[in-house]
Amino acid sequence: MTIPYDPHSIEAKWQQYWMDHQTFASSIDRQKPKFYVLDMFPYPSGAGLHVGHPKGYIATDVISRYKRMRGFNVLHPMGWDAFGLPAEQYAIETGTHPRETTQKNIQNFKRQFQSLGMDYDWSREIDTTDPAYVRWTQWIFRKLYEKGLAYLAEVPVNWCPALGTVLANEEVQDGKSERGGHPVVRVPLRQWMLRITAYADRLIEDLDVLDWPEPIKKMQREWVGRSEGAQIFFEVCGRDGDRIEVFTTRPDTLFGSTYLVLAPEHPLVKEVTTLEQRVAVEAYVGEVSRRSDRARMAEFGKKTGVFTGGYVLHPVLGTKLPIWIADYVLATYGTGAIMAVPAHDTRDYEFAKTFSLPIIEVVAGGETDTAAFTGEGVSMNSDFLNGLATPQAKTQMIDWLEAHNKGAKTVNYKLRDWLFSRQRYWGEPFPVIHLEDGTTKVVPESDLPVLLPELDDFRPSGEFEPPLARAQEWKEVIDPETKQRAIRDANTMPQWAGSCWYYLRFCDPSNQEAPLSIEAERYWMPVDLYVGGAEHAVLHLLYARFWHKVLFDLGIVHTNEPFQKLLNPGMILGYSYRYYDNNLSDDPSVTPRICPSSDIVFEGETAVHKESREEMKARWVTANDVRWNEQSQPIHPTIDSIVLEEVTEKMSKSRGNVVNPDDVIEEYGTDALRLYEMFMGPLDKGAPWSSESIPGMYRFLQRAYRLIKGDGNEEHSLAPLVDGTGTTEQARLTARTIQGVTHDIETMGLNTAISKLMVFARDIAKTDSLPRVSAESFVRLLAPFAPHMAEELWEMLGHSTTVAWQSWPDYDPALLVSEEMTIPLQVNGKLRSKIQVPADWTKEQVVEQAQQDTKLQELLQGNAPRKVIYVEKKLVNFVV
RNA sequence: GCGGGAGUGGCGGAAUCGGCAGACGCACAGGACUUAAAAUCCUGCGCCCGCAAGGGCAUACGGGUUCAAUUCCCGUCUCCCGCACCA
Repeated sequence: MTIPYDPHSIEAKWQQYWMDHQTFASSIDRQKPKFYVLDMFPYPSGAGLHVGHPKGYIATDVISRYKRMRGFNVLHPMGWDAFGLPAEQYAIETGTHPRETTQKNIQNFKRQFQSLGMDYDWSREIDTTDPAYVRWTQWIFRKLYEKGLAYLAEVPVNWCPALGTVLANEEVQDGKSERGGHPVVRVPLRQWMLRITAYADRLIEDLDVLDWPEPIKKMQREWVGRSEGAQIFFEVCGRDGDRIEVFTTRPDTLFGSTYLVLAPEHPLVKEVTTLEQRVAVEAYVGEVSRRSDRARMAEFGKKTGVFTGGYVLHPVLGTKLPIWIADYVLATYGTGAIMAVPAHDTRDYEFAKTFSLPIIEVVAGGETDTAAFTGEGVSMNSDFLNGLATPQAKTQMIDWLEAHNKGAKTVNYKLRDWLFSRQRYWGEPFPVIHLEDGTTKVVPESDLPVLLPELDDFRPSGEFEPPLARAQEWKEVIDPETKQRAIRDANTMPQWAGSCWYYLRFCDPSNQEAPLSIEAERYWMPVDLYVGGAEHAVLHLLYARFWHKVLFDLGIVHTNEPFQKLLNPGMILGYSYRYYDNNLSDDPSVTPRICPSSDIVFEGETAVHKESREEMKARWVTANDVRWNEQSQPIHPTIDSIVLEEVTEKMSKSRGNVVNPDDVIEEYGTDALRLYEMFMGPLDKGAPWSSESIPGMYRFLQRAYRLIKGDGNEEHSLAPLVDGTGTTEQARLTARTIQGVTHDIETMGLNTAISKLMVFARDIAKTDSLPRVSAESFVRLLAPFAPHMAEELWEMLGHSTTVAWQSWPDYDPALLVSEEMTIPLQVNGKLRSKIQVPADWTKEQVVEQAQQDTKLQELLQGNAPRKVIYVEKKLVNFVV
């Protein structure tokens, strides 16, 4: 009997060792190449980590440990994006100060990270709510303000009356708040905006040099949405000097323009509306402003609008074109007005059909009787453009417009300026005061940070006023320069602010003089590998790039991009179990009628019973409560006849499909958990979690343990080792494993790297001895994946220093070349036999040998093959 | 609707400069050890026919190119993700 592998004592021992010896502390070392590997900044939520979260963190840990062993000076830090709404909501519900909740959650997260055996340099831990950090976030805001990139403007925001706060776009889903599902309305408020649009072109162009997943780059390009075209001016009939400017990407179709459309909010709507049309126009504008986004979405594609009674003059032809208003034209894009070319724009076409407006074909190539033709072609019915291909026609038209002062070439972006203020408590205050005379000033550098006032009540006041506005003493100040009375800006920054530059702070986390030193920045930046969820594709990653470029222009950073390589780990999914009932209002007093999913059909989004047509609501059964019948079908906890529907989806509390890593570690240890998460499949692909697979990882670890420890049961026993490399067979196996594992880590194939380690452990155990070189190579290869086990085995092998700083094993490439090769023999492409031949045989020798094969002779029956195909060292195929 | 990605055993997955499909792991079955169980170890394990030897069929579906296709081309279906009146 061997002493079984006990993960708990081993893991506790080495985690303690790493902490005591500060094994992973990093500092600038110019003798070594640096490698900065970073995980996306976690928000320390109250729920803690579930097994889905660590996937990316474990991957960076493997890479970080690997790179260290390859001689890199590794920076692998961790910190907390700790401002945010949940702590504030909790404060409102319970009165607990968000700082308290946040600290508690951070402690829990940190404990979980440590129990995962991460090699973070904890001396660099940062927390965005720490005044020492807030100070520099505000300092950067000052820079933005000084550069004219931060400004106040009145813009419509998402106001949630039930929560009493403004919400970010990403916190609103289908017109309801993400938290609680309360209605959200749009109201205009004076807000801080950041001029991200000034960087639009650079945000697109600089993507080219980044090693990021192509889909993410594409999403960013589309989000910025650059489009080139022209502005064209249309004189309004009967109103001297008034002109309507439209934006179009197809100036070549100007001759096909048959009417103009303004957004209902366009400033000239009132001016161009005639007396007769006023009632209709006002009714329409009113209706549109009341219509929620949700309602608009439901009616997608349906065109509504009203004629204003006004006309413009066609800039070339001088003919009269009617002006309409319609909500398919957006006030916030371009000029809020379009020239409609129904023959060549799908939306205009639908609108023209709905309101019987004329359609004139001006680009040949489509069937404009049945649909708009939006492709390129040759211009027709277009005066001086006739016969020109679309690109030439565009240039020609722009030249004409510019020459006649009726338009100009322009570029437009979908990207809007970034709404940067929130009416909340738990965020960075703006370092801004508003003076009595109406001017706005930033707080001088020497007075930073501006800290949050202490409040007892974190509730918003209800009427758009941020909670900070109630802190009288805090709010009222005297401007030291002018001695005027002033009030502090009561808004706070959104959560994104802290995560826009945290990766810089990690380079130099306790600097009191600057956000970070030039020296640290020049050494560590840029981030070499950045790992985090694709859900941040356009938000965090765009915001951080924007700030980084501003800091680049200020000379604070020396690269124009912060994150060189980006990787998105796929999501780990959970199984949830569903049935339906008719208790739509969740009334606890009624006894609902329940049914399995198989009785449900969908009418649009609504689930209804397939016979009674009654509307039903989905119910979820926690995985623990699910029972299994004899046919291995999941069934309802109390009702046998209800077979549950198994759904794989994102882990979440409400679905009852969350697996806590603490439980897995308790049962099998961290190394098994780490191995499983990496072994599940390719890093960037999602896969359902299956706890049943973890014992397999545990068994592998146990085999590895026994391999080194041998059969002795004393505490310090060691398998009998043979000095040196052992037999050729053993040396080959070892070399092949080193080569394979190294290659797989380099290409991020961590799942196949692990399988190669398993093959090694299996095959080396079949040989009758264990060479020291094989044992020590294996332990080092294992170290990035199962660091605790590797440390323990390394110690067993007689070493007194950590394996984390050992060099990565090497091998002799000559060992990879074998003396023999197996050649499959095919007849008509089908595998029929195999032969074993010396590796250096020529085609003739191999084919000759192949024809001697009895199996093959049987099949060929003496007939000469029509053709013989030999693939160098791969196979022989006889075509008959 | 548009754009992107993906469909391989009971399950997670491996193999793509076209060249032995199913590495590795889970589950399952049989065996060894044990008084017994657990643990551990060994063996088997795509489907169909066959006692076996062997053969046939198989990488979502239907075609095509090729000596050879999971891999390349055309079409269809399904799932996931992103965008959604951006002129």
